[in-house]
Amino acid sequence: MGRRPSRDRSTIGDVAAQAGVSRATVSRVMNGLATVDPRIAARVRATAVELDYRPNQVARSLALGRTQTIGYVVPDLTNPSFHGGLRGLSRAAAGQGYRVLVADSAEQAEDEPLLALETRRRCDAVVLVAPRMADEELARLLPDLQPAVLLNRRIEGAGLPQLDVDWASGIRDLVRHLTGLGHRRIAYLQGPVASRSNSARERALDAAADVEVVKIACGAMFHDGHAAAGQVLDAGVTAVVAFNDVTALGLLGALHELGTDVPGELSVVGFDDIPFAAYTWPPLTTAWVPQEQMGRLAWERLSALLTPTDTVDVLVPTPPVSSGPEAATLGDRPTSEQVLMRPRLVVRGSTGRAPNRS
Amino acid sequence: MGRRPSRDRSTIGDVAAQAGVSRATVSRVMNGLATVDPRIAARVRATAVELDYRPNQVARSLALGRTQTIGYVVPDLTNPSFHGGLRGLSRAAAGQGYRVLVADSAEQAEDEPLLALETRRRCDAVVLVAPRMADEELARLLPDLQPAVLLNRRIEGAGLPQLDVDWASGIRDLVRHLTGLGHRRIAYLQGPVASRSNSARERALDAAADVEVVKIACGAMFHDGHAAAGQVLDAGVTAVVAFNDVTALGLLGALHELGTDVPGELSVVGFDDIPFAAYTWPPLTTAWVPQEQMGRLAWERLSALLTPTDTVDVLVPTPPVSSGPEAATLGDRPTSEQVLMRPRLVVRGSTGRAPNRS
DNA sequence: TTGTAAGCGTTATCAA
DNA sequence: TTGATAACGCTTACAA
Repeated sequence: MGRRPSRDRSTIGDVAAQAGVSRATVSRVMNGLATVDPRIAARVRATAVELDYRPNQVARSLALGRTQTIGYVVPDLTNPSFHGGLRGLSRAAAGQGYRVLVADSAEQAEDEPLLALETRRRCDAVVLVAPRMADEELARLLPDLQPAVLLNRRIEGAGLPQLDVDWASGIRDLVRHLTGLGHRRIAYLQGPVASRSNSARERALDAAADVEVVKIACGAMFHDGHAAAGQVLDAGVTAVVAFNDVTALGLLGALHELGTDVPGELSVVGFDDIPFAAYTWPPLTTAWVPQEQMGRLAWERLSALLTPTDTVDVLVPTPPVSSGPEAATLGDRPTSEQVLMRPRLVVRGSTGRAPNRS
Repeated sequence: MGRRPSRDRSTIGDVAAQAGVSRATVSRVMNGLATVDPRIAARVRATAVELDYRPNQVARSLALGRTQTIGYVVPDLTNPSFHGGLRGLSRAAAGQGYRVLVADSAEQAEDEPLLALETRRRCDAVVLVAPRMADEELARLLPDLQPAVLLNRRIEGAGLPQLDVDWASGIRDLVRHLTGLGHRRIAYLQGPVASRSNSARERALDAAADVEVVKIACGAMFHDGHAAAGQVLDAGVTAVVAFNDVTALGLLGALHELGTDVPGELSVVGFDDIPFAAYTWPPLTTAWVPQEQMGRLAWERLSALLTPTDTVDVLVPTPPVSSGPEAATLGDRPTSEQVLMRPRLVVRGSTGRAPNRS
């Protein structure tokens, strides 16, 4: 009587025996296959309820050859800039009965490859966010991860979809905004040294005209931005481009403590447009990145890879880069395309005209 | 009959054949069992590398009867207050080879039970964070979820570990801090109506002496706090207790926009002590909640439940129940104990003496 | 020390 | 429409 302890749940065999049918029939009923006599189906369903039967997902996965789970591997789930992608991915995947298994390497870049591999072995596919992994390591890893999508980064010759942000475009917009306000000497708070998107930002800054850029070593966390305030003030600049919103807000906090007027004395911009950026004081000028849309897109690519429409997935070389309005599709081979998402400048209160310096 | 996964991974059988041994031996080698001839072991390992063999985790899980995965079910991963628990849980679980599968119900409270069940079926256990689920529904759900741990909430008569926060104690500390500063009429920004921890906070406020409390309907997100600013100013109070840090910061943003001086005209406190809270202007006075420690604790309880009872005493001694300033234990049965974590008042710049009102 | 074989709980093929 | 039965890939008594 009563429910069986969870240690030994009833199996499809129990239901079959109790209902006086075969396991195959129970399976058909549970999966809604129409080829079952309605009266038998009803009886099976009743017994299933009676025995509190739930199909074992692991056994199911083994038999089906798929887990209905996809992995999202991320360096730090705490970072708000990764939330959008996860959200978009989860929502889209849920629509087709897929779950997302989040794996967080807790910023231990060195065990990211292993983490990704392990995650992959439990899932049907993987979305990899690995901003700091070395190119060679990434290239070595990716073949073993497929089907997979690379998010927020791209790499040449890795036959898989890559959804990247046009970091340079975002930086250019921000810098243009600042130069338009008369800023001629600005500081850049560098992200983690190994970060590819930081390199992309720096290259864009190096190419910027009409403005002198002072680079300051920083990081990706609140306290990094906070700690950089002194150097920023010493740099004799009128504006700061922070690696991302988080460091921008850390900096903003420190500037308040030091009594610096933002944007009166110093303008500050971030990158990402995390939700909080709109609620700080002053609200943060930044570059919005369509992460949620990218998460959705990641699912679409994955979904295509998981659906055995055509079996000829030979590794194809990555096509050349081009550009476009919001999203530009590069190349024509669906299994290895690069998509570049362009950020959008969001002007808020943390930027203003450059002060007159005497 | 199951079919081979899309990628033709080599199986244990392939390795066995190629190495000229049985699958059992390969299994033993892969699991580091010492009872294998070193030379054979070496040969097997070489073949495994050669064939690029990786054990199929799903098959392994089925055979072992465990997935080495535990689920973390949260209403909204975007909310920073859930990050600490996840972090503590992941770190602790990783130490014993367990992964955490995060499932986010995206605030759709109505499908939380189903989500939790589905997650549980893919995992060996579950940590449930469900602040808004009705008691009856929760009571109905929990038996089917075991082994499980309830986080940030407790419920009577549910034979499982419950790690809760002493919300009332946190509120009392905050209120005492405010009354100590001369505040006699304060506003409370209510959390989601269904939230149990909101009810706990309200009860503590109702019981507070020396202070009049004006309750204002709000929510749990930035924009909720932001939108409540008007009502707060109309309420004729000198201080505000927000449901959590997120709403407190939303409110702070709005107050800045409206030119209200914090804490000169109005003091503001939050709850949780999310990382942001230290970097706003003014930095937020709040009640720190030891979420990371709670995550670790959740793992310890789960770990005990997952380890066969008879070996627990020998192999994994259950950590002594902590009591005292930080944690107080209610109840005595190890599988159903309630642990209450006490928040700690963190005084920062957002609170000050009540203004003189004439 | 190694191998044989029986599971683990499903699904899918194929014959009845 | 239904039921045997053979997978799925791995682990683990039990034998040898």
